[in-house]
Order: sequence, then structure tokens, then C-alpha cells
Amino acid sequence: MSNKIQAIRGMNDLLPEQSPVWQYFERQIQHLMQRYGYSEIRMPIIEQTALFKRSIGEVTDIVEKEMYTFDDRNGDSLTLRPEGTASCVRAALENGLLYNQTQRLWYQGPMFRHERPQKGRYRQFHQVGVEAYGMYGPDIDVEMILLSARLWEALGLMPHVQLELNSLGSNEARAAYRDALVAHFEAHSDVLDEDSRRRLSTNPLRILDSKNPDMAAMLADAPRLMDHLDEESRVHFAELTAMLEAAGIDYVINPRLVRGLDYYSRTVFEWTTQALGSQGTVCAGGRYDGLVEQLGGKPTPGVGFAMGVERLILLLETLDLIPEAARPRTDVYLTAMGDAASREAMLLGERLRDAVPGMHLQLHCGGGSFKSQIKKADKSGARMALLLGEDELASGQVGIKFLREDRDQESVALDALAARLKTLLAEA
RNA sequence: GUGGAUGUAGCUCAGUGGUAGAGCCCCGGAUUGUGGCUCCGGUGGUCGUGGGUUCGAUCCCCAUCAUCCACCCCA
Repeated sequence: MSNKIQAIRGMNDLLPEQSPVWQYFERQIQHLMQRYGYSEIRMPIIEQTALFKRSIGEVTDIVEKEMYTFDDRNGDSLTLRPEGTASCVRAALENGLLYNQTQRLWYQGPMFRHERPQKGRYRQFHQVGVEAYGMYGPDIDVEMILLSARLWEALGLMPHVQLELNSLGSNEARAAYRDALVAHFEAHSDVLDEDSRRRLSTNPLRILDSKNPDMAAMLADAPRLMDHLDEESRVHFAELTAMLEAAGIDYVINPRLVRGLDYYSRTVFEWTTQALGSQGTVCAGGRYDGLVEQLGGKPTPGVGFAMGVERLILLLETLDLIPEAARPRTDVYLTAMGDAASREAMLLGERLRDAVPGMHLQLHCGGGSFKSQIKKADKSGARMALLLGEDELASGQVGIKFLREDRDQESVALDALAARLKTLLAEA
């Protein structure tokens, strides 16, 4: 055991039993994105370290202590991407996708953060990200929320998730609010815990997030971001909530909702669930109007969000929401008794796959008794087993045995087999 | 990164200071070529890893790795 090589901590294998569930989820995503007119973009999973430092923010937890950063053979500092937005903006800029045009993009793939693993939190995890560029109005913010809501609806998750909203205001308004907040905290510094004191100089907004009950009263009295919004952001947010109400989307305004990445401004939102314990955020995002410029582009507004695939799949499993149709099926299991029949079965299998393209046919390999082959046919989940032995070979017939229905075994001539199978498959 | 719990067969778990068991799974047989039920038999474990205490450790102690829970963070 000790000399066996193990997977890296917090990085998981996706096993055969699990992959159909992921594929089901991915199909839903692809379908959804097409319906809303979003195009897929794929970026490298490694970028220059500076990209993340500049976008996410030097003093955020992600950059300070969670990135997989290393020097490559040239001595350049590279980082395994901890999130997708920065790469997406970089790729869009680099390829001219933002030049005098709007974009609706999505992507999917692994992200890496060196955190302590827990259920729903892994060092390699997967996100589906959705980003839109070039649109200032709240309509695109609303579209993003509606799009995500439609996904919950399709997956059956809607009753189990809740939408939380907030506005961070413009960068100037947030800076002013930050000063007011720091003043409030400094006036009550006796109540601040150690974490919060540290954050006072780095990221005071995060103190609002604290779950420490000793600080609850002081936090309740803290100035509210909503009261410090600039006029433009206030109107933007008001229009956003009005449109959500018109669309019938329930939401809760959470004035303490802030984001761990520095690039956000104005709208921020989170979909959360109670069903996953402490890793209950299943989807989160917001507006980042300053990021494109910060990364060297012309001022271009952006909105986006990311979903945690592991968390969503965990949620689907916890709530038993994986539809039966998501599982792969086998229609036919082809058995063969004896060497001659085995050779013939291989060819027969290919001919049947040509003739009946929609059929899922599994060929028995590896010999064994008839009994054990039929046992395997049963285990495969196939509806029927095709039986090919010496008798059948001699008479040019194949046996069709029904494994899930009370029905007589059939004997069909080889040249009529494909047609018979088509008919049988059409029954279901 | 902090605190706590757990780690025994592929899976779910019993168990004891004298080097291990059940159920499920898997394989074979009862039924010379016919699954699901039943019965019988079998494969499979350096008891997470490395040290220590002991005549002797899977059990006690320490360390380490991994998983889980909470904090933290976030998707």
C-alpha cells in the first residue's frame, strides 16, 4: 500500500458509475446555452500568474494562499487557474472578441484551489462559467439569472435553491462605503475577533460575512452598502429587481453578500441550498464592469457567474433527482458458445451495428459457459440476449431470449435478424 | 490554515493484546447449451502507512497520509 501511488489530495477520479450523471448534467448545460444563444469557449488551464493577481486581487484568499503556482522551465511564474473569468477575459481580448461587439460565452472545466478538502469542496473541482460582455443594462444581469433559474427548473432543483442578491455599487461608491465600514469597525474594535481585525486592513467587507455570534449585534448596526450606493447603481439594481419580479423569480436581498474576488461591482448574486451542509453555494456571480479595462482592454462591461459542478451533482444525488433515462442502456447482449460461434459473433455484431444504428449491442468476450454468459447478459441490463452456439451456426438461426419480460424465446434466421431486432426495439 | 471524528476484504460493517469475521459483490457447482429465486463451495486482507511500548500489536502510544464534519473560504 505504502508504495502505491495515490491521487493528489482533494483531486478525484470520476468513476464509470458516476460519469453518466456528469454527462446528463453536461447535456442539460449544452442545450440550455444553445437556447439562450451562448457560445462555448475553451481556455488553457494554466495561465501566467500575473493574470490572476491582477484580476482576482492581490490580497484575496484565493491569490494569497490557494493558488497552485510554480515556475516553468523558463522561469516564468505560471498558475493553474483558480477560476475561469480571468482566463475568459484574457482570451476574449487576445482574440479580438470584444472589439466593438457584445459576446455571450460559456465554458466548462477544472479549476484548482489549494483548500482543505471537504464534501463539496475539492482542490480540483469543476465549474461551468457563463460570461457576457459589452452590455451595461440590468437586462443582461436578469438574463443570467433567468438562465440559471431555467437550469434549476430543468434539473428539478428549483424547490431546493434560493436566490440571494446584492449590489456592491460602483467602485467609487464601494470605496466610500468601505471607509464608513472601517470607521464603524474601529469604533467597535473591542468586539472584533482575530480574523476580523486582520481583514480590517485587507478586506473589511468580508467581515460582514462573519458567523461569529459575538459580533452579530455589532454587524447588525453596521452601515449598509445599500444606503451608500451611487445613484446609477441604485437605479440599475431597482430595475433588476423589478424585472425579476415581473419574471416571477423569488429572491432575497442579502446586504452582507460580498464576493471573494475583487473584480466585482454592482450586481452580485448567489444561488444557495440548505441540502449540502456548509458548502451550500451552488452558483454565484455578478457584474464586473472594470475588469476588461484592468486587463488591458477598452472599458467594457461584463457580467458572469459560475456553477460548481460537483456541488450540483451532489445535490442531484442527495435529492434523488437523476432521471432513469440518464443511465446508459444496453439493448442486446450477444453471447457465443464455442470458438466457431465466437468468431461468427464478432462479425455478426458488426453487421447488426451497421444495420441497426440506434441499437446498443454488447458482445460477450472471454468465453465461459452458456450459463455464465447469460448471467452476464442479465447483469448488463440488456433487454434481450442473442444466443449463438453450434446448433444455431449449423441451422443459420439465432436465438432471442427476453430477459425482462415473460415471453417465449424466438429463433430467427440470420438474414432476418436485423429486421426482427428493429421491430422489437420499436416496441419499447 | 484551525478544531474534532474516522480509516479492518471490491462495497457496507462486526471484532479481539496471542497475526481476523459477516452480509453484499465476484467465480464455480447443483441444472452436458439458458439469467433473475434457493442451496453448496471458492477467490480475495502485510486490519491506511511508518515508528514506539510489549515475549507478542489490527487493538495501546506517537507521527504521517487520506476521508468526513465544523470553522475558514468559496463554486
